[in-house]
Amino acid sequence: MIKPQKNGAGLPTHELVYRQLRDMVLFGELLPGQAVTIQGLILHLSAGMTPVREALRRLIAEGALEAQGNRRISVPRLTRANVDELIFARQAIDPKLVFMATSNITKANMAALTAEDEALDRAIVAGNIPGYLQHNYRFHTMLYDIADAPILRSVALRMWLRFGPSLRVVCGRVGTQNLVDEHKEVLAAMAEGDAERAAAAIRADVLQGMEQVRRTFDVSD
Amino acid sequence: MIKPQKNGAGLPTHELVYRQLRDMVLFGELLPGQAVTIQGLILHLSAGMTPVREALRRLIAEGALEAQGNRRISVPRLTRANVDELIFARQAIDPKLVFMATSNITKANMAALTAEDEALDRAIVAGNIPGYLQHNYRFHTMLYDIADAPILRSVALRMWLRFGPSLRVVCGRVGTQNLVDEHKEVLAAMAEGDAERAAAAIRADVLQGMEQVRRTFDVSD
DNA sequence: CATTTTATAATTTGATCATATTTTAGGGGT
DNA sequence: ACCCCTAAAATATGATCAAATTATAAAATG
Repeated sequence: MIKPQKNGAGLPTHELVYRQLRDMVLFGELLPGQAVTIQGLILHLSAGMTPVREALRRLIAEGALEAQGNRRISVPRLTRANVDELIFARQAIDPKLVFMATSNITKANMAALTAEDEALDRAIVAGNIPGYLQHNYRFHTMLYDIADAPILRSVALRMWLRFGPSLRVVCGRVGTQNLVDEHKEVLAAMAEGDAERAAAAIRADVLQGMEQVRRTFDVSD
Repeated sequence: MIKPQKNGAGLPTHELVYRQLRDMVLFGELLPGQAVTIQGLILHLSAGMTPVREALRRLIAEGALEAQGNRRISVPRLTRANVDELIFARQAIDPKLVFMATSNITKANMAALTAEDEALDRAIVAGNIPGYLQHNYRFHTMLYDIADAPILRSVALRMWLRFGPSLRVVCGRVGTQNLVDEHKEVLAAMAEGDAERAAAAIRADVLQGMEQVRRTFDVSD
């Protein structure tokens, strides 16, 4: 007699495991270099073997985790060169997505974006690092969704999975007070329908955030 | 007594299954819209269920396959908007990779690139479509490898997985005779160490190839 | 004699398979 | 058209085999 599956939500187990692990990578519960074992996840998430394996293959393909070759899996450690690649890719993709999003903006999603940015501000003054990470992520991914460009969106999301753990480290060092964002300028430009200006503003925001990551590398290494 | 696995090569089964399926997507054995079933692959590749599932999750994460939601998996059908996204992404990424590759060029890999391009030419005059697809892919991926930028490389490879099946369709319609490439110009510029010119040449090549894909869409849809 | 190196055993972890359960699609029947 | 029923395909589990790391002991070197 084998126990049936039937998890709480209507989603398959491999999807649930994927989302939990992805959030752990994005919001800093897993640090760069940390090992991830299949057995550990089976115990910790009380899931079966196959769904855990599927979720891991997916996360490895997305760059959130790394197969070390000897059957071991870990959270990737970014090199200085990797950070440069991420800066280039985000500078190329993010402005395009915001440019496209400006054409599709509605009252409803403009209100949602504003609300998210205000929650972000509150997290900053409160020194709430997980809150900062989550609201910042949500703000950017909402822009990606509005752009309605699934391929470019998937590229941008992959980049977030790559620098997520390092961003957590950066915030831990510099604190939320020293983090600035150009989101107000992005929202103002989008409200006017000025796609060019919105794209330029998000480029500045991306560059500012990524340079912070790069700076942290220069001191540590 | 259960039979052990021990596949021929030293690679795990899920990796072998992944590579076979990836090549089927890239070189046109699977057409856009075609359904892919787990059971079918188990029979066709004589592999177990878990490795097949892992390979599929990976290919879905890479955009080579698509989960339709109702537990079905198929080869994605590109929309006109998707093609525009791919054109933008490749124009942004490929020239950067070639620019970087120019700094790392050696006699050995320059010779390998030239040999690959000559094999490509032979496939064109012979009207050998699978040969054209494979050598063209190899030429570009060699450039990615030389650039030594793993993140940008992974983004570029993902784009190939997206338009692979459609490229196969395009070649079937226009024939290899009408395909042009700017590879000679790329190689000449790289040999001189002129990274700027090499990047411009690859941009022209990418644009030319992608426009062909776009054009085919305009007649069919 | 202490320390490092090497070889071997034990334990942990990963990879694969066979089977049970659940869900979806498709085919009569009303 | 709608609804039940059947068949097939997908999902999830536990068991089993293989491989790798760690721990342990032996040997060699200084």
